[in-house]
Amino acid sequence: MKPDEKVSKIIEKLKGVYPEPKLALHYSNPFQLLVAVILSAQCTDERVNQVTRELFRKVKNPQDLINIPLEELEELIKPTGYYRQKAKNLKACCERLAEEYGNAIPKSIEHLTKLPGVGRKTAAMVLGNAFGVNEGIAVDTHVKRLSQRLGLSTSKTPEKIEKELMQMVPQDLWTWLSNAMILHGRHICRARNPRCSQCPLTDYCDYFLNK
DNA sequence: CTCCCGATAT
DNA sequence: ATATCAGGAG
Repeated sequence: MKPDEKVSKIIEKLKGVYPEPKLALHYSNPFQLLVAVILSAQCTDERVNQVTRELFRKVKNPQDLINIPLEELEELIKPTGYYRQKAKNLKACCERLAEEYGNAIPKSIEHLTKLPGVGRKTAAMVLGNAFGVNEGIAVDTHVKRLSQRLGLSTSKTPEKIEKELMQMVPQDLWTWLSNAMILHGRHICRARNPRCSQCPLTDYCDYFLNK
């Protein structure tokens, strides 16, 4: 099967299962989404939600977060791991949002990735889900694993995988694809014990076909 | 490439 | 008990 034919089939199948995939993260505005995604680095979304449930009662905008003492912030986010780094990044990030963006969230990957603690994955995810802007594809561990198992990419770095996916997939589907692949990776194409028997993509999956 | 960290699956 | 999960910065 030709590569673009394969991509079309995969998209078609995923659309059947995940017509409107949304993030598992809880948030009520773009700022909270940014905070939640920063906290989600190397951490499950469920755990982030446990933490933000408390955190977002106190923090609704960058200024709120700046006003929380560093030690208190560290304690609040501790269960998400890397809590010292994340607390420091979050503080610095909010100071920049306050100083340079009038407490708003910038709407481009360019600007977002310059914020402390924000890489391509976080930027693409915030942009796509808070503003509906398809400027990149959030390649997290799930998107990476699915891309490799399906044989959509042979690259190892998220940056290269993102570029390859961006070539293959229509731009208006970038955010949708990322969200769908993340859901599929969590529930079906899991890192350990993937549920191939429940997967609609096995006909197009190198991993399944070669095992 | 290494460091940053807690929680859960095995 | 220990391997595995899960991104960004220096």
